[in-house]
Amino acid sequence: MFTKAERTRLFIIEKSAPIFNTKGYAATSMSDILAATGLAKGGIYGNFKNKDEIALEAFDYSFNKMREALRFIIKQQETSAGKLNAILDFYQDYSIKPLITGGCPLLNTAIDVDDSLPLIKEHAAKGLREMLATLKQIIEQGIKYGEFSKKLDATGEAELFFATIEGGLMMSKLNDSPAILNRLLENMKQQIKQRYTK
Amino acid sequence: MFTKAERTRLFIIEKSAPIFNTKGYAATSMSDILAATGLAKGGIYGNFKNKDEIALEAFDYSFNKMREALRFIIKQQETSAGKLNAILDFYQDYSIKPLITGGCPLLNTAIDVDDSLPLIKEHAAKGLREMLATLKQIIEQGIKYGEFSKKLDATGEAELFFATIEGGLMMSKLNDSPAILNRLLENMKQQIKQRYTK
DNA sequence: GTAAAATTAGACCGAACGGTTTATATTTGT
DNA sequence: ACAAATATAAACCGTTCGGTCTAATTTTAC
Repeated sequence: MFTKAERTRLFIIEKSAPIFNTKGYAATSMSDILAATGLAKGGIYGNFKNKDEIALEAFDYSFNKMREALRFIIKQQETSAGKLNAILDFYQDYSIKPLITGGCPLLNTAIDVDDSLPLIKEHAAKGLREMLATLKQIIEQGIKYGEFSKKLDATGEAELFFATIEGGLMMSKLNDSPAILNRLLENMKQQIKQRYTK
Repeated sequence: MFTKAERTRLFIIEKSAPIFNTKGYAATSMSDILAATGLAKGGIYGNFKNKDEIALEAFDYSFNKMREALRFIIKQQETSAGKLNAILDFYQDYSIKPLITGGCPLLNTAIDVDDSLPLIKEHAAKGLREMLATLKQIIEQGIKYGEFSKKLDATGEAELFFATIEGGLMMSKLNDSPAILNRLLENMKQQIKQRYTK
């Protein structure tokens, strides 16, 4: 069972995460968080020591939600190609239908935080490493079991895979249209079918 | 000849652009700009009506600098493959040696501005369209003159090309290492050599 | 039921925010 | 040389910022 304080903490994070993910750290004010939660200042500051702590936990919350969603769809597939395609499907229309309002927390945080928020940046960097490691492992499995070519560079392909998604997200968001992202996802699928296997 | 006011405007933009590109719109304060320029408030507000106007012109300045740098290196090359490779070379180590301090203004602005700064967003969106159009045209030329395969989808490849660069920039910046970006650039070069021609 | 925990409401703090004004001084261009 | 343009210095404006505090109230957990 959760204590009241724990429940309130989670509630605050749930309400804050989409705001930070949309507006960024500097543009998100405590009064935004008060309004979104409907709590009084005491209710917030009784559970968090400051804005930084909320922002950090909000990132962790958002990233964790992404991680779990991806983990779920990955384990549904048996083959490596199946897993990669499922990930690409996950990002279909993501720029207009994101899991967390505001888009990809990793991309947003990477650009939002400069070196003035080193802790949040480190959490995001760790998230990126984890993401790339997961993709790499899927590709290595594919190579190991003869699904993909032995010549394939797992590290490089994982990086290309994720760069394409994140770059596509940025472009589609800026362009207010999921078309670019969706074309890129389709392009990647073709490459998995053709380039990965030969 | 430039009037004094015009020179001062340019001076203010030159000093402000790297700050906006590093910290983002909300985190950049007028006092940051005062400090960077060494001017008094009157010197700033006599030349710009508000912070928004400076931010907008700072983006235009930064993007224009990128545009001209790329235009220069593109026209140095005769072949389409040469042009694309030259662009990739331009981004080598870009995460640690950017043309404008803070990284790619297009990427930074796309993520920094939500819908609360529609004018800046529109300028960035226009910049993106221009960038993609340039890449598309290079690829189409390559197809036209038999350098690249007729099966190549110029629009899709232009998008993939730029998504890779921008995604790579984000990852390298977050990871405090140009390695990921540089590997992606090398990967793209290989793809141009192999996939574009067959 | 009751003591402890949590939350409210709002006053309050100093600092920083973007921006204006004014009177003075300096540059500029001719 | 001189008038116009430009910039300084600093006071000032109202607002918002993140954050603290207190006294009263509500909710929780046993």
